[in-house]
Amino acid sequence: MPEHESPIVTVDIVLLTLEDEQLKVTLMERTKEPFAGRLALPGGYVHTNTDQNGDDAARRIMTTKLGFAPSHMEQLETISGPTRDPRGWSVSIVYVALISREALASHSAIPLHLYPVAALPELAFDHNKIVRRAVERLRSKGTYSTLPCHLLPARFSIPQMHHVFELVLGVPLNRTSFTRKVSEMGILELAGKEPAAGRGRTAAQYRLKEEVSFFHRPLGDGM
Amino acid sequence: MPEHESPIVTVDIVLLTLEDEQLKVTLMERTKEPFAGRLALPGGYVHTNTDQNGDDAARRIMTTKLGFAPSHMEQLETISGPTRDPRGWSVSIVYVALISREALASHSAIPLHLYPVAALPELAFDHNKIVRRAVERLRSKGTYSTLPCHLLPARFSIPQMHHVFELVLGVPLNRTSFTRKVSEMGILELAGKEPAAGRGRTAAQYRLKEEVSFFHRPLGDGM
DNA sequence: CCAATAGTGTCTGTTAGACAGTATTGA
DNA sequence: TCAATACTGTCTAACAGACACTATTGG
Repeated sequence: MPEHESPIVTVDIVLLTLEDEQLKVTLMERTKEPFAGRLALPGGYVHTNTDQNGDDAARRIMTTKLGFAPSHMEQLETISGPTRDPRGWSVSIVYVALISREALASHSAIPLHLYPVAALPELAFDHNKIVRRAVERLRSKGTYSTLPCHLLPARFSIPQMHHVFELVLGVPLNRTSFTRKVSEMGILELAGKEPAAGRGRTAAQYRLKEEVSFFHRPLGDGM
Repeated sequence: MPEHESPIVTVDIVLLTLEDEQLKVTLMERTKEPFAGRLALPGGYVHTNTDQNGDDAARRIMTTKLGFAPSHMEQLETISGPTRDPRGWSVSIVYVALISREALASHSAIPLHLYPVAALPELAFDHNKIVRRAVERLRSKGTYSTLPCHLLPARFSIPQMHHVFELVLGVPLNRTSFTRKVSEMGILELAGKEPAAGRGRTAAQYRLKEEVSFFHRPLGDGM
């Protein structure tokens, strides 16, 4: 009865991490047409014979292509249209995944290629636009949630967290206010001590409380 | 090459409005299997021969099933899985649309059925869950954006806006602070005067400035 | 002891909440 | 003139920003 073909359905993953004080995204060189030889987001078809849902497909693709499942992953948006993929009318369910550079290095069996999101070459499909939107979302959520914490290792100090928020939001954040707010808000729990850092006093280590991942008021915006 | 069938791809629309001091959702009785006779969100297949993208499909479905395109519509999320639709592995791109009760009454050619979101019967597919998520999103965005304004007519007063935000967020909001913040924030522009209301002083009428639809800081949360 | 970084106390300016006052409308 | 609603001024409490001071570490 439907007078139309079924669309192609794929999942694409924007895996972000911090390296050299920059947000970077994981890209892979395409080995097949279309866009063979071009850099692209890791992605693949939804497998209706095995995947239980989109999240499941995203995890499978991460594991297959990157060698691990990320600590944090959430759906960004779904992009679709007749011309974005030369193979036909396509639907791409896009996920944003965040991971610390350390976890990425230790978990991944496959050597990954990271590119600064601020200076990307021309990517396959509409992947430049997708990366831009993912970064916008991260920045936007960074003003009222703990999302950027997933760019840090599981255990981290408040100064590290402060630094990551400044990098992600791209504005300086008042150190005193940040520390006070984060401490009083009860979103962190102590996780041992003594990381034996370099110079100066060693910072207390914390871990995100599982239940809480959102602030009541923004952290960014001139703080 | 893909060892899997293509999924079914549909669009579902959560059209919300305010009536009798309550958030209500537009539902339609299904005429066909599966779930014939059950209430469901308006929705339909993506038409790959005509639709230019998901938004376009959503607009087409709105126009066909409800008789008009909504003033505000945004993508909520995409839900998928092998069992949510008995016809097979399905992908549903969900949109949230907001409209004022007045605009709904005047624009819609088709008589619509509104149901309070707080007390829904058992709906077809996973539509109860979808409505719940749409309402969560509206509430959440209501704390830091002007999204709930789209439940008002294009021209509205600050007291009306205050009332809508209280209804959506479910908490009392300080009247003085709300008025002051909204006024000083420069998100509204005067739109004539004299609506000739009932009792008491008549309120000034405003319209949302097009460019700005987000606040820098939340409106809700104990304001 | 010194430099460097972490954490805290306190002052100040800004902003939200409370509340009372003024303004404008219909009855 | 009165009741009802819209708006505004002002006081106060809470909180963010600035900054200095203490604490802890390595050299």
